Amino acid sequence: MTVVRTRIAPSPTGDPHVGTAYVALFNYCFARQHGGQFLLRIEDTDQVRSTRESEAAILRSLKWLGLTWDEGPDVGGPHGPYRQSERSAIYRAHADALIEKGHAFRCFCTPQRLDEVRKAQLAAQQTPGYDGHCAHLSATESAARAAAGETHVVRMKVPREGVCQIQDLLRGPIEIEWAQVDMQVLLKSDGLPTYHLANVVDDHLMGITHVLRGEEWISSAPKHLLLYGYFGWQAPQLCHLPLLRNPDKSKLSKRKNPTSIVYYERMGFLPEALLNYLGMMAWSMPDEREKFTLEEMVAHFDLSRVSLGGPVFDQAKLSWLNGRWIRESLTPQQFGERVAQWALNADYLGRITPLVQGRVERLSDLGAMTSFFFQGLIEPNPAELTVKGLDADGVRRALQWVSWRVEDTTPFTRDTLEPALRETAELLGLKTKDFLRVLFVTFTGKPVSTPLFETMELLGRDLCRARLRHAQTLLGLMTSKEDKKWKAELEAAEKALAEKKLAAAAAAVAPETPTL
RNA sequence: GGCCCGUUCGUCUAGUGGUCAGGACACCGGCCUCUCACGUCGGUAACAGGGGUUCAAGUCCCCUACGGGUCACCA
Repeated sequence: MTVVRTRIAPSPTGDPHVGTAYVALFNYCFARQHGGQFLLRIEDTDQVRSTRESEAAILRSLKWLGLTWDEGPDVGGPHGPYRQSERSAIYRAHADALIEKGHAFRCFCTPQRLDEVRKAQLAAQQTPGYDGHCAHLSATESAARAAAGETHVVRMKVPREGVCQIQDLLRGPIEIEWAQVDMQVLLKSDGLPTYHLANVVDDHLMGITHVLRGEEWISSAPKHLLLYGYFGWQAPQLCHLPLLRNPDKSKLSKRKNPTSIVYYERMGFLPEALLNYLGMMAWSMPDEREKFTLEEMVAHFDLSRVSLGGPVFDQAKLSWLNGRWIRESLTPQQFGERVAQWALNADYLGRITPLVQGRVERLSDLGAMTSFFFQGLIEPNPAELTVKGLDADGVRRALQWVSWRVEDTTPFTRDTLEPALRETAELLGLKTKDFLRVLFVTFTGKPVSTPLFETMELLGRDLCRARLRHAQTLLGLMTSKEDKKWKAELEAAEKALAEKKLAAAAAAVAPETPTL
């Protein structure tokens, strides 16, 4: 019997997500329990969205949780490189092999044509999908056009009839008609593979035997199985785990729930408690005990104990569990050490004290003046969440504009935040001072405190996001109608501001022109 | 909308044909106690609905409803 090998394959396109940790945990436990290996691979084939910062943050967060891998971009291994952006040649060769065998073809269609086709299909109430336009180009024409440098993608061929049967470790057989499967792009016009190609090639080359992944992948499983078949490889066992959910049951998302592992770290959750909580999402110990370590989970892990209903990620129960870990598993000394590690450390304190030195009269003023640096969510007085010159809805809209800025401002530093938020004030047609006041209240709970931009940087994006969202909740969360409306209004304001600046620049130049 | 997956207390779950449907979080009440928290005792609360199969269905099958996912040159 071959050794079990599993993997987690995060895409470095954002904050470290608890869902990634959840899937990683199950893959880790499954591999360990069978005496196998668990590896980490970075799926950074999306050149536009992938960043090294995100990759580093994801590795850091998974390690913080106590998850380790036998092979990965940081530790190496015999099947590297473990970063897909460094494996382009491999995918290209495999795509070529598929073209040669007639399982894939070059597609020279323009995005515009694809768009038109899709619209027509939608109008005719058909399932949108590639119409096969380039599938029957002759090999010589295809090769010639590619050689001439014409931009193209590579698509896989898909049977038009019959059904694909997927054997899911948890769900048994799942049948999907081939007619439902699109002729997926395998190689993008930038020469990099899509997930579907890269994932299959790498899982095979890296000897992955079992793929435990989110339920969201079920519908694309036929493509993957088909590719394994085209290559003549044995496919790994597939197992689709239920998705973590928001309280409203939708797929866990940043918009509705904190999803970043860093948020939980900054909120003061213990890594062992968070990991423990993720372990009780869709899974339970045979004896139903709720508190358990990673080692205990590995020892008792059993895929058949995974339940299929999507579990709601419940902050309240996580907090309760975290409390248990704090009071049951830490000595007083260890507790002190954890607190120090968390925020009472020289680094954090050393960045805070300079902000208050000029504002204190006695050292004892420190506590009250900096309390919000050591809190999770704060309770601002709703009566203070106002802006001079704006009505209630105006404030709500302003906070939402800020929320978009908080997401878009990268890196999240004093120097990037200041211009971004000053501009937001300008877009709102407000005096910076009047506008910023509500942000002081939002982030620190008080209308006056340490300098806003430095404070935001120190709190970090995750805590700022949470406090902002909390303030928005107090005032009434944005409706989806408002979402669209406010977004459009923001774009209009940005456009107007850009034009105004352009005009001002032109006016500044104009006087130079001779008036003879 | 097409296709696919799912459905036990509000939430996380136990349950694999015979249980008074159990536990936990949250909530409510009692006790403990210098306050609070912890702890402890107790309470409210669920098999989505309808058909089958069976001596017997939360457990098996079908239909309906509801929820979710997916339909990209993103993963």
